[in-house]
Amino acid sequence: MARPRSFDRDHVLHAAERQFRTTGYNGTSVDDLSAATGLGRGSLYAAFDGKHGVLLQAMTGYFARLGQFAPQALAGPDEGALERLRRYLHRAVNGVPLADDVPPAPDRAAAACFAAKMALELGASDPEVERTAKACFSAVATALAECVRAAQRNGDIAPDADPDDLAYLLLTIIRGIDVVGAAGHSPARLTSIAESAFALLPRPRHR
Amino acid sequence: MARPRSFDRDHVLHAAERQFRTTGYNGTSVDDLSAATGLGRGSLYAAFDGKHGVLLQAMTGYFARLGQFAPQALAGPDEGALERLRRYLHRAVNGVPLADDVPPAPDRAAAACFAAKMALELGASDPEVERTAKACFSAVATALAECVRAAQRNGDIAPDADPDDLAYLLLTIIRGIDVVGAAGHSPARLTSIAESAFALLPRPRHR
DNA sequence: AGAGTTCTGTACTGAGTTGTCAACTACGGC
DNA sequence: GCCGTAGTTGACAACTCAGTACAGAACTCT
Repeated sequence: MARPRSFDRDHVLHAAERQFRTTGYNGTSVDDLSAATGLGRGSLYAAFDGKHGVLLQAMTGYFARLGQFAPQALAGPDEGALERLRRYLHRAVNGVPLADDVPPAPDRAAAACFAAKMALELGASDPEVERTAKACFSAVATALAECVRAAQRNGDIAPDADPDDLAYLLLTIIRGIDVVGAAGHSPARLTSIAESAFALLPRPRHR
Repeated sequence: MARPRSFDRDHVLHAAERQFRTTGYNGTSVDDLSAATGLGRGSLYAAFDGKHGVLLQAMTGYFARLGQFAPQALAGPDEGALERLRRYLHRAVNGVPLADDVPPAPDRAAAACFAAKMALELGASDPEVERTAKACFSAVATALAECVRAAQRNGDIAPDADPDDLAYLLLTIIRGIDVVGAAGHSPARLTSIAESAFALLPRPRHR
């Protein structure tokens, strides 16, 4: 018995995420957010509790998407596990897309992982941001570890390698590619890094 | 025949760097800089051309320190090259120190590489920052590659590995450790990542 | 010791920022 | 068709910020 919302919550959070990823948190004003989302100032405060609220909810949405995407991209039959790891590594070269159907931003610094950007910018001064970012990373690491185990079952990765350690190393490399890319290194260089990382995965002895 | 400066330029730039690394560029006001450096507003503008000038010169100083430190930490006799690589990897766990004699900031997000933080925050919107960050990374990669070559000469790394590719991979891992650390993962986790990375270096066949 | 030049710090300005508020609008039940 | 509820809007006030200008202080060379 009241007026319904005239905007789509997820659509607004996507637009906000894109803005935050492009100009950073402190580099984004509420007016910028308002322009990016099409919502008025008041609505932003009423629905999301202002700039900081928008950030937290956008990050939560990002976490939810990641928690769905990573396992989906990495799960599957044991035979394809190694190839899925390779593809996931190479996916980092082009950055983390905003949504499944939206290509990553053209400029590389804005294409970096949302959680990583915010963690590095707001870091210790914002425990909630830090916690969400950590959760994002853990989710990806878990999915990677599962895929490593699958590859081990298929005999593509050395059985004595610790899947969790390897997963965190892969996560680190992926996030590192983001950073090196943001500093302006060429896609060719990033591809070469991803390829080197893949080549170094511990294979079973001989064949 | 005029009044000399009453401050030490490098000291001021160090203080500014610490401030930028702690609160980010857009999160730092000129007043913050003034308080951190002890300089008045006027002096900051006269000597460094304002906030942006301070940033660029602080980054240049960082680059100079890195260009000196990395080769120094990685150069040496061929026998110790592999161990030097191991140490350099593990150094990333505690973050990048502000100066040789100053320990890294206690909070992990502020301990991350200055160039990486600024590149990710200002990224594409500031070509000069991007260029300096890229230069920092290239300098480290070059030093790493030299050390890899030394390790190869000593038979500790597979001779068919491309030293440049390996160097960039190591750089990526080091920067990735920064990011994973900034998200709040424990030093133990970071150490484990560094150890895994080292263990995966391509060794010569057999022994 | 004096004069000139450079450094230093504070006060000021205009632009931009955040968070709030009151009026307005639209929709669903009665 | 009216009314209450909740969403929306634009404007407003307080504040912060970057950058400038000016006046005073300090030092060196003569």
